[in-house]
Amino acid sequence: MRVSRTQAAENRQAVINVASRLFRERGFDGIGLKDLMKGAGLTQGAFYKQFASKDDLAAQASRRAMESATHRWSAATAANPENPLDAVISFYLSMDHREEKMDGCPVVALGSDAARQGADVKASFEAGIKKYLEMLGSWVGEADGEEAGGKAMAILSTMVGAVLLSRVVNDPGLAQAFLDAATDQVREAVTA
Amino acid sequence: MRVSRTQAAENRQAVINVASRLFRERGFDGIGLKDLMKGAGLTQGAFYKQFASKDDLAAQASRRAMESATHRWSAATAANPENPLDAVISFYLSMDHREEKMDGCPVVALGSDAARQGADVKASFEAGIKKYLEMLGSWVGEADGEEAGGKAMAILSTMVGAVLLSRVVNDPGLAQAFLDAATDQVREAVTA
DNA sequence: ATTTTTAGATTACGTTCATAATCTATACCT
DNA sequence: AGGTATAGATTATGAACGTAATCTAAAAAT
Repeated sequence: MRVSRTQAAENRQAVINVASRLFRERGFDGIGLKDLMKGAGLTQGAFYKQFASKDDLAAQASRRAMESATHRWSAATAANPENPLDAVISFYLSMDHREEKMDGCPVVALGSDAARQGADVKASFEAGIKKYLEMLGSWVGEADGEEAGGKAMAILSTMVGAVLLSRVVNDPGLAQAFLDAATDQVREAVTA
Repeated sequence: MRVSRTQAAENRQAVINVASRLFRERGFDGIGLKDLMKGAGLTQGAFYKQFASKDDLAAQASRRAMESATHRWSAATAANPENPLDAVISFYLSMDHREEKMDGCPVVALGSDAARQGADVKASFEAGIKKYLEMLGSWVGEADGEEAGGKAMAILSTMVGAVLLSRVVNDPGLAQAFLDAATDQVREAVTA
């Protein structure tokens, strides 16, 4: 049955939100359209009225996931404006974040998958990554421009790599050690 | 038709080798057993005579992939024993490595996927990662034990994260910038 | 008020998936 | 030499996949 324009728009957003979480939890290939739509309270038949293809949804869900991630960074820094970098790394480089695949950083949860996707998915990631870099760059050192940009990229690389590695190993102690080592390294890099 | 014991063993190794490359290129869920076996010159019917399940192969292929990666690190350092760390980062943090998904570092190519896999796959990765850390630890600073361990973990995190980020973005210039920034950061970290 | 449009449900398509039973030829064992 | 075990090919299974046509009821346009 038909549904109002605004209801349809809400449903569309619900699908994107659900997909942004389920893709992170199971991978782009790890969940089908049927379960994706069911997660939003709809059937798979409604899918192609809203999206051109699964790849199309993947690109939109990736964008949404990155937006929610950068929003989380903003929220953390708003709660501790004195030291925004510390606010971010204290949750990003934590065991909680390691466990929290569905709501955690999309680059960690889907980076390897995204590298195999098309340009649209990568563009979604790229936009979010640039936002990460903007924020990091504004907190790092006094130098603007290229220097701050490089430092920000190095710090982001360390953070992403540490959480990824912490998730790939079984040993929780080793996982914690990766997060701790990255925390130290980031703190040193910012004062250098 | 039956085949000699040694031939069967060779076939088994061929399947693992092919899988270690195709999984990296397409992801664990991105390639089916039929194509996997065809890559080794066999049919899918032969699969369950050699492996218990796809997960079983994933664990063995992951181990093989990590072995081939650590072997590559060894080869690079053997070619430049004066500065083994430089030898490694000059290929690891390169655009060539960014492009070379099938033969590149399994942590980058499959890390997000591996985080969703069972304990066996993770154990394969963990073993390879420990080998990485051993090598890095032996090259880093003079301090042994905990300090070198932490430095090695931070460096590995930066390297893995940088290549992952370089693959996720479309812009080759940004990709290169991530690799360059990580190179600088690693060089600084090792002298600190 | 009538007509037209359309979001979502139902159903269907053809393919691919992981897993498995059966068959066959030959390597291995006695 | 004769019998048995088995690697791989062939074929089958039932489910899940992405995509799409059809149907239906209600929203939007006239």
